[in-house]
Amino acid sequence: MNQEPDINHRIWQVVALIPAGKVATYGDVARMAGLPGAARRVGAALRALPQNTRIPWHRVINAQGRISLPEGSRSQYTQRERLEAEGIVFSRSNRIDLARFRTH
DNA sequence: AATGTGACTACCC
DNA sequence: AGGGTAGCCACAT
Repeated sequence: MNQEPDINHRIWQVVALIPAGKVATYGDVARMAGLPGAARRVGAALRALPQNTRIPWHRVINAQGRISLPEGSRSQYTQRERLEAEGIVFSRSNRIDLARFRTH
């Protein structure tokens, strides 16, 4: 087989499949993209997205149900706002109940 | 080829 | 529950 086209594109394509009001973990996305174990690579792919992208990058969170962006950063605030706008609830400790909101 | 890096994870206290 | 740590993968230098 040839080399994979562009891994970023494959990852973005998977992220685009996450429905509004649901979330997926980095590990979930990696597995769905055919890259099991490459959760960190998913973060790199999202980081490479342009600001004006339509890809719903905000629906990707870590395995602890938390936002992985730096605390207090603008992007972290944006991600939380978008998730809450879709009906996702954050616990008192800033965590999302994966059993309830994770795509399955 | 070797080393460093990170929007990550699973484990183990 | 929360913090530390060793793997992890693909890339960049």
